[in-house]
Amino acid sequence: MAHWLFKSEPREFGLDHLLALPGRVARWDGVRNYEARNLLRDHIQVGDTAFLYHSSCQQPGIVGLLEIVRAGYPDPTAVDPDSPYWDARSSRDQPRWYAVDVRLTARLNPALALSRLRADPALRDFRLLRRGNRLSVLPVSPSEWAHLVTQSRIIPF
DNA sequence: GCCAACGTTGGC
DNA sequence: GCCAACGTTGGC
Repeated sequence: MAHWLFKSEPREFGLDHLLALPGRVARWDGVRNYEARNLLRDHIQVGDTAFLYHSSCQQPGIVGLLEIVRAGYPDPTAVDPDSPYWDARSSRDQPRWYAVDVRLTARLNPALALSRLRADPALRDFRLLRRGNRLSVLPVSPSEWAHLVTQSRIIPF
C-alpha cells in the first residue's frame, strides 16, 4: 500500500465539499500535469491512502485523510466541452487525463500547518516542501507517512 | 531538439 | 498583489 498527498484549493474544492457528499466520496479530476497524470493513471491503487492538503488559502496545510476507492480512469471532464477542465486534445478513444475516486476517512484537528511541516527536521526531503514544488498529486514515503501520522490528531468518521 | 516567451502555481 | 519557480508552448 502506497501513500500520497493530494492538493486542492479549499475555495474550489476541499474538506467542506467532501463532507457534504454522500459517503464523503468524490472524483478527483481536473489534474492537468503529466507527472501527476502518470501517478493517477499508473501508480495510485485502491486502498492507498493520501493526505488532503489545502493550498492557496489562509492557513495552508494537511487537513484530512483520504482513501482511494477507485483507481485511475479517463477523466470525464477532459472530454466535456462544458467543463472548465475540457481539453480539445483529449478524446474518449485516446484519453490524455486521468481521475481517481477518493473517500474522506478522517479529518485532522488541528490541521498540520505548512509552517509546522517546514520546521520539522524529519521532513527535510518531503517533496511538498521542495522549493518551487507545484505538483498537485505527489508521493509520500512510508517513513514520511508514519512520521506525519504521529504528528496528527486524527478524527475518523 | 533548442530555448525564449508565456501562463500558472502557491507562499507570503 | 507580488514574485520566484516551474511546466508548457511554439518558432526556428
